[in-house]
Amino acid sequence: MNVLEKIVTSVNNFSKSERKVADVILANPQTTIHSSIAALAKMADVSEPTVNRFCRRLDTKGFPDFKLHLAQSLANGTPYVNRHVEEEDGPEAYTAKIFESTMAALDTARQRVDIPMINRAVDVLTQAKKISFFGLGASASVAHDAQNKFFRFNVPVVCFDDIVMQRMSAINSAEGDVVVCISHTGRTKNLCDIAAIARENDATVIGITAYDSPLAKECTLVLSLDVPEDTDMYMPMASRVAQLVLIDILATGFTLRRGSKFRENLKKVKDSLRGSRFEKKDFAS
Amino acid sequence: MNVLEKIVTSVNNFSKSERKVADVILANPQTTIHSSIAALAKMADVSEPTVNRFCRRLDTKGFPDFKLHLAQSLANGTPYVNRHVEEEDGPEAYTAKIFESTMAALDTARQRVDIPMINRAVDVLTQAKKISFFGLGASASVAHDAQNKFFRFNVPVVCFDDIVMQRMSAINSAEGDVVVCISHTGRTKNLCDIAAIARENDATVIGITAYDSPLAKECTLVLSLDVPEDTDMYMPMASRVAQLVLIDILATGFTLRRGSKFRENLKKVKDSLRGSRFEKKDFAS
DNA sequence: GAAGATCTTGTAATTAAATTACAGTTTGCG
DNA sequence: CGCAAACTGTAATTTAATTACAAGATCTTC
Repeated sequence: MNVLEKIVTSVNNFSKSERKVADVILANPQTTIHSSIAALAKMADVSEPTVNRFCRRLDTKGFPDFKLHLAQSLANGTPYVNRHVEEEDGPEAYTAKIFESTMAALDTARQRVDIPMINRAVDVLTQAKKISFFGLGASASVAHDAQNKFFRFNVPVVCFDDIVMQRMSAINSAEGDVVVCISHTGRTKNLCDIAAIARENDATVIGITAYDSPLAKECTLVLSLDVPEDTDMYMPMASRVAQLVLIDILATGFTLRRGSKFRENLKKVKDSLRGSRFEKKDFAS
Repeated sequence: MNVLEKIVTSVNNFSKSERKVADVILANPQTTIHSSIAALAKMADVSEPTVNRFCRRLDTKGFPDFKLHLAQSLANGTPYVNRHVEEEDGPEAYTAKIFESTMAALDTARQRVDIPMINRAVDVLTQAKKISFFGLGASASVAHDAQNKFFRFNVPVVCFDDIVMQRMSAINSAEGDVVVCISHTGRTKNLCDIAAIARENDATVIGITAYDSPLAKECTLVLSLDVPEDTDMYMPMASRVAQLVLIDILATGFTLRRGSKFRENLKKVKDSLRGSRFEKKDFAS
């Protein structure tokens, strides 16, 4: 774990003097890494050995080692903060902020994602007779993307962003079919219904949605992402990117599971597109 | 600049002994940050002052300061490397790799993105009479997503993933209309045609595509992302995520440009969805 | 509520690490 | 070939960090 986070979480285990040290470090982390133990001790108004003990308590070898860890946390943490776009931001500012907060979201997603669950989802998908991707609104494009990916695997895959079609498809599903329902909040009533119907018809339902949501309750298997979304803008941004990456992961797991022979198929699909494209050499000449 | 990169680039300015030091550090950077100057000097088979001089040459205050910089470079670099998925990777491995390489791609995209061009694109979009998003294959889902976003702004927006519809729409476009063509490679013939047709009909054409591609040539304005794509898998993954983030940026720029009054509209759109959802409180009870 | 025990904190001594000063050696150039 | 500049190492010095120990605070138990 990040040293900075560690300081914050274990603030209760500190003694009075150690807390003084923690406060000073948290207030000026950048200064800390360029200070000597004496300077820091003075700033925190404690003795040098106290600072040293503080470092040891955080499982570092001593002050120099602590500074190293702190420097790494700082390097990692700085570009990852979830910064909000402000009214007066110029193009540089909001561009940087959106990139950074998306990256931050992916980072948290990476840390929180349930890998055994991904593995189970891949299991289920590889054995599916038919795969259906359902999403509404912003999640519809994620469903489309998933269809596009899995279509290349030469497995029966469908995708609907229309409630009626989704409903019909769900009713017609059978054992061995896999239905993937995508919704960030997991509170879209229609999609919950679809999941329930699919399950009643013995399909396996994978939910890419918030853990503990109504939709999650209807699913056989839930892949939760738990990305902190910037709700100020009223648009799902980072969450949907995380969903796409999750689709990438499932697709990758799928190909790996199917083995190398199967992957030749992918190349065939790609080659088949060639006719509709300008070749690189054509264009260069 | 990153210290590690700095070592690599300035390797020619080093003396013989200093190069020995550089080699050892580059070979075991992680070990270096936990070594004393004496240990490192021994490893490189040079004297301690030589190591110190080496550090100074890299614009650091001395060995401890150098270690700090190195630690930061390492922290920044490690999660950002573009790691390829291997045949024998398990779920943890490929999940981590895909997250990391996606983040790495976003990072390069962030660095390379042309901000004045984004600003011009936002200009054009805010003044558009009608906005059309066109994409084919994997880029179609990006176009859908863009439609979903801009639709909330209460501006006329359409999206087609069908060549015929795209063509008709392009033919019917007029001055003041904006057509956004999305393609990672920029070599899809059909889409190039669409761009050309739209331009002939006085529409402004924004290309979200590779700089220097056939499609780019047909556009009024090109937003290039230049994300290094892992072509081994034959699937656009990171590039498409970067495209989505770019859409987010354009949408954000759009709302900011329109001002706060306009943003109340967004809230209205969001509130209108409420009826179709389970409320949080409903579910909790 | 007081005595013992434990935990916390600081002072001073020690040790370890890094830096500087200086001198010997090598290398390049006229 | 010889001078000068740059490179490198040894040894001394300085600086920083750690340890050992003792004094003080806090907590427990009778």
